[in-house]
Amino acid sequence: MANYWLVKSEPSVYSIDDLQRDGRTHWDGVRNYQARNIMRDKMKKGDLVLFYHSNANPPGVVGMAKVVRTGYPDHTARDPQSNYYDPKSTEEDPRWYMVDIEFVEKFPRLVSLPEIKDHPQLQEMVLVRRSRLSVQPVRPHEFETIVSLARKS
DNA sequence: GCCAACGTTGGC
DNA sequence: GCCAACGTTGGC
Repeated sequence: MANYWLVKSEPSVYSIDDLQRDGRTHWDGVRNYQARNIMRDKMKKGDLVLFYHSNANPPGVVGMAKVVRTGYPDHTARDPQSNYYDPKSTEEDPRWYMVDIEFVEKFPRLVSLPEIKDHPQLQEMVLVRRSRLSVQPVRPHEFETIVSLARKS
């Protein structure tokens, strides 16, 4: 049974169009323990991921991706040149993890945060309840609701 | 650019 | 282990 997730990215840093162009990417740079635990322990190959644009106008869900590699050490934590460098990360104890995701689709329509907040079926979403987590679980009915909103013209 | 929410750090 | 200070996220 596949799980569902939502990942956030600022489109000025890495957008759904970047993912479409690249086809596949490492989801690096996550420096929050709860998000790390999800990537290290919970995300499985084939899990579907909603791709969310934060700090955007308007913010919202813009597409879908798929997990193609389970958690492994985030090498950017050990690269002093990287913005995501963390001197406390070592080879024995990498501290930070990432997964690889693959582009699935860009939705024909953005499902905006206000729309999500107004939708009766989506009130319990982590996105609504606790806005700051950048990798978060999504319930199956929430996933389906958002995808159907995204395909509705 | 402001600022609320909330996560992390570090002194004690 | 508490908690104040500080840093970051992300909506607006």
